Amino acid sequence: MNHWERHEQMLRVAALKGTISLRRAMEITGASAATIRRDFAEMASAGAVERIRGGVRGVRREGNLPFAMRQAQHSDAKNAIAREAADLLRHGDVVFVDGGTTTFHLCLHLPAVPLRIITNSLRIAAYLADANTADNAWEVYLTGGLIHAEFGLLAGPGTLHSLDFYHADWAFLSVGGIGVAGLYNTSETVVETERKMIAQSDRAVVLADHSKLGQRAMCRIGGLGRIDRLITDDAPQGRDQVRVLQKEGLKVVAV
Amino acid sequence: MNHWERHEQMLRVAALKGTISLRRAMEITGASAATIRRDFAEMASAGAVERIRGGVRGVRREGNLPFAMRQAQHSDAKNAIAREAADLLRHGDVVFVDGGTTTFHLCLHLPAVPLRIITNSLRIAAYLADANTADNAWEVYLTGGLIHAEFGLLAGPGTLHSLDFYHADWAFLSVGGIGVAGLYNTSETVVETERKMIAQSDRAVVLADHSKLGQRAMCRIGGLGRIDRLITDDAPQGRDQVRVLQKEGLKVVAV
DNA sequence: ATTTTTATGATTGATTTTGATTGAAAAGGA
DNA sequence: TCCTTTTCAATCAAAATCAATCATAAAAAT
Repeated sequence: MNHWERHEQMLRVAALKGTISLRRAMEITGASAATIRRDFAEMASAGAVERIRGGVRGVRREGNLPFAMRQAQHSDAKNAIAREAADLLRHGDVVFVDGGTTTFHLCLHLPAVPLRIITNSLRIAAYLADANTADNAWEVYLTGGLIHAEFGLLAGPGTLHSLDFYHADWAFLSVGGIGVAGLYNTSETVVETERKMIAQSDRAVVLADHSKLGQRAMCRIGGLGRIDRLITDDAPQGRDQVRVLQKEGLKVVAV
Repeated sequence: MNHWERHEQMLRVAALKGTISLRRAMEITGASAATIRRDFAEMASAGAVERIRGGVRGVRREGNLPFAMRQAQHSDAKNAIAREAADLLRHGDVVFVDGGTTTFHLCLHLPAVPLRIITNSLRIAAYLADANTADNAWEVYLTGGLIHAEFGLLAGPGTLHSLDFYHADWAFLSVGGIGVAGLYNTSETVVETERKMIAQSDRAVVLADHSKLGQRAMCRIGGLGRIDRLITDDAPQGRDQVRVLQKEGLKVVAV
């Protein structure tokens, strides 16, 4: 693990927990105490954290949390995408919603018709269960599995087993990258979840803003064959990739 | 556990229960009395708590508590029961925790040893995932299923299917009633979940304060045969029932 | 291929924090 | 009231943490 990977990891924990201790940083990065101390000093002088004895404290700043931050980025595009996706839904549909920022936006735009929503995202579940008070239009289901608190979602074998129990009309996925080679995401366990959602649904819809087009990530979810459509935003930087994907036979909606 | 982690833990308990004793703080943090006293002095001079003999009193400030914790405040009986239950747990144990207020208290007293906790309670999951600060001692698993937002828990066929995937050393249950006729609870779906937890664990432990003794509710969970022990509080009103249950062969711990 | 630069890990001594011990003060019971 | 028990604050030795330094390994430049 190198310099910036360590910083990223440590800042992630610091943002989540408020602080990170030297010992904990050594555990998660595998680096020596001396190195961690230098990292702490760097991050502190960059103003990202505040040095305290035994570790560092995350600087409390608005939009500092990773999730909130990413949610703010491209949020106009994400909202447009989410609205377009929500338009697909009809009375009584059963929907898988993958954990992610774009899919979270989808939940903000869900139509007020009876829906069954199955998600592995704790944030989405919490939001929907809360937003759902009045007319009980939505039934919200959570998959089981191990809680990954830093990402706010469930993943792993328990999650896959849980998904086996369900079949949906739609699967809405947010991915790390999409191109002619297929769909990609960053985490092994998350990729497995998404694969299962695709397999267990009639139609899979990928939600991805233009920054994801043509990108790859560590893990491949699968090819484009089982994907019903891609919903993305209509940005100049993405148009080439959109054409390529359309030529490949994928239905692309650019909003 | 270092300086700020101790403070965080202690303030959490102080906010929840109103006070925290020196002894209890020593148990939670593993630090010596001298250190805890210094911590108390610091927190007091920072205005976070008020010093009282034998411990500190939390400064009452509304709205600084998560919803899940507010409901669980101030119940000596439940806390004593929870502490007794927590004492059963050993390094590496796998534990089912049923959703309920008494079982929520159990989670406040979990020992700082590696545990795997499987719960159908969203509140417990949220609390544990958040409280799991320093050493990642606990892996928290959630069952799947339909969200019952008003109770903050998951239930139904999806939950049962999810539970099929797991087997635990312990199941901790909070029930609506317990008597010679067996265990009772109010909701059909919850009862099914509890039945499954009993079936899928080596030992089932019932947590119930004296008000539940001899009571019944709409749904019967099952007989006492599969129950390893009952932990209850030692109130005069409950002693008759305790004797009856003991005569029936049930191990009863009254604290 | 060799040198230079950079990043890392180990070592050192100074500093801070912690844990045990002590005697004094406070609380509780006979 | 007196005595016992518990709690408290102060003190000191031990342990943990820190910043600085040095040596080594990897990466980059020559």
